[in-house]
Amino acid sequence: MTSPTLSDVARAAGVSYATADRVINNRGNVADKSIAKVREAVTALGYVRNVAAANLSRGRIYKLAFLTPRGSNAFFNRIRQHIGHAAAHHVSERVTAEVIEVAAFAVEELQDSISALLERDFDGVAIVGLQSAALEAPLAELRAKGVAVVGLVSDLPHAARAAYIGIDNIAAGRTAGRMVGLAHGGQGGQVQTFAGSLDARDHAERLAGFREVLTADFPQVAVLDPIMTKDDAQVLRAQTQEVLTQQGLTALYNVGAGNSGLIAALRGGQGKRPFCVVHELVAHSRQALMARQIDLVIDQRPDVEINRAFTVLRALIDAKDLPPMPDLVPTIYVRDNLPADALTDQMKAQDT
Amino acid sequence: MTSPTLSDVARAAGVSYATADRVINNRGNVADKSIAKVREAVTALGYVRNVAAANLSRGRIYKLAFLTPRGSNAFFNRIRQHIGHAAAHHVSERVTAEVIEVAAFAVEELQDSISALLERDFDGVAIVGLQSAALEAPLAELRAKGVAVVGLVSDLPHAARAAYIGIDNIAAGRTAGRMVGLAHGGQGGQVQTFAGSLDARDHAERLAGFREVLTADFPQVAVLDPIMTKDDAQVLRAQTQEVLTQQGLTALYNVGAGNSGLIAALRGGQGKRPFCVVHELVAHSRQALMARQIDLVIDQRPDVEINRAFTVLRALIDAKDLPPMPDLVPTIYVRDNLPADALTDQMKAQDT
DNA sequence: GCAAAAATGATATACGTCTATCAAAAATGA
DNA sequence: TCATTTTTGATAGACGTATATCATTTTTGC
Repeated sequence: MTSPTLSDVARAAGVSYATADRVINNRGNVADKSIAKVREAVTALGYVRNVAAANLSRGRIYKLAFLTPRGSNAFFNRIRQHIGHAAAHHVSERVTAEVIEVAAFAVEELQDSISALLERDFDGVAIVGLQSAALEAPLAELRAKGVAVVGLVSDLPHAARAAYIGIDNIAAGRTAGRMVGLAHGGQGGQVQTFAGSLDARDHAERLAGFREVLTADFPQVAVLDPIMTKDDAQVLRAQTQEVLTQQGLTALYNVGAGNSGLIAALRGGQGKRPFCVVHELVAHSRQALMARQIDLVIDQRPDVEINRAFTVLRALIDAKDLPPMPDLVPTIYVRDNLPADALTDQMKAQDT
Repeated sequence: MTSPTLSDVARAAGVSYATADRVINNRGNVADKSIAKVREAVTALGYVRNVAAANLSRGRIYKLAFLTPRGSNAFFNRIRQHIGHAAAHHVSERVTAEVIEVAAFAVEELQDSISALLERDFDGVAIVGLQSAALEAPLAELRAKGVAVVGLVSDLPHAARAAYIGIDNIAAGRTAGRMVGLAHGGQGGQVQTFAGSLDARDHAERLAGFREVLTADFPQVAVLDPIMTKDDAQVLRAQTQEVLTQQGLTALYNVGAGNSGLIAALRGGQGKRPFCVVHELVAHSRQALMARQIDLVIDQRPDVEINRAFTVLRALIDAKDLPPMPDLVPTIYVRDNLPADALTDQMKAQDT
């Protein structure tokens, strides 16, 4: 019942171990005939290389890097923390992960950080990216060196990365739109939207998806133009307070960050409040959900994404195919299906 | 930069390799003083056992078994298929998984199957279980033999398993209730519920959760007593058709299976239909969502659960702690956040 | 202080792969 | 045919751990 080794394959193929090895690790200088014989034996015996033994022999250590935005944003805190946790549990598989912080949304600094990666010999890099063409050159260099590159949470230029691990933001916006539409129960209404900046691609995409659904399927619900907040909680608070005085407002949707401000404003209000949808489950959005200050959180489950980043990077580095993993989709949280996530609970409610 | 080996630890502790080994693998016959010295050296050097080398040396193969209900139920088909996929991708880590099918909901046969496992030397077993005390004895025997046992999708008696990998069905019902409530947009209404059988613990729990939320938070929405369907699509179809003729019905909720019948009945109807919520995303519920025949699917993501079962079983077998994994929660699907899941698409819409 | 028991050290083999080396055999070219 | 190149075979050491054996040292109980 013990699985066949490369020696077994060699014997079955009628060649020496050395030749079988040459084929398996395509070292060249092998006759086509021998290659064929070995390949046949491999499939006949169902040989699978013992990765443990291989890595042991190679003394391989997977060096990974995660480039994430700096700053005290609750969402990115959550991300960095989870990377640390996950990394700690990967040491036993000889995987090391280093978190490198970069100023948020600063193309130039990100560019520099990517170039700096060239000096360190990482095997794989996950980058919370920006879709700026300026990143293409340094990323191409990195990949030319054989480094596996994936976009995480926020995508990179498509050609510059091997994979994107994150949700489809149009779908996220559509989902929010669907929920807001449903919550009107066939009645009319007005939704006030908020966004950090429409230069941020994900914000624009979410808003577009949101509009799409409401326009098409819930025409009786009007979508007001977004208020720009720079993801600043102060701004959100002030704007929300003002907006709440309006008549006929039935829903609020913030595609960006700064939710602590929005929540603070809602906490102040009395009477029936509009239906509220925000993004990303962090300590304060969770609390607000429990306290019935908001109704819905659309989350991208960054922890799942990070776990996946580890898996995908390893697969890319070893050039093997990916294990079956379900698609990443925007997750809808209400107060009844919240994860008992220790991490989220521990996090202090900092600015978002 | 290379990580310390056990020899390094031994040297640092001032003991022989053999003694260090005795401590690490607690083989006994070691003086407390030596144990302490080795432990110190371990933390001082940050020694982590190289699992690859260890497993290589042991020639360890993890033999896992999955006990799942037999039959052509779409949900369980999906489960079995995913187990196969996942297993194929685990061979390179020397993990084998065997699917053993058992008649659905038959305590006695399940009991026999568990006893039969005793003869085969599995390292770990995941069981789609039943909460019957009759299972306690055979499970206890199994665990006494050192086999790791987890409940999957549907729990086992608590004392009889090391972990339960599945969602909280009360939470699932609450989530459905919340969504139905929200969809009424403050207006009143009547929800017709359907269940396979209230003997099935998960059905009862979902229904209870559903009622809880509507009673507490949406008192203007009345919950009608469940129609029993035996999870039979034929029954569901007939009952749904009848129910649809009633005046004032604003929502339908099926906690169990047999959705293809419910969907068929809805397809026939015209005009405004009630708000419809069902469980488990399979080919036909997905199609119905896309075709706007239903509004919401609450899914437990069995594929995620299965991946987790592999991870948890391995951790249990090796007696190491679990990697950080986000909680399993009931997932809400609308037509806008569906996964592009090849598996689901491929599945033929069979009976559920 | 002596015998018995407990603890330790030294060491060898095995796991399956990678990598390298050197000699031998086969194929190729002129 | 002979020299050259290509292909093959044989083999050995290394990776870090598990496991076993046997001899030696230390501790324990009386």
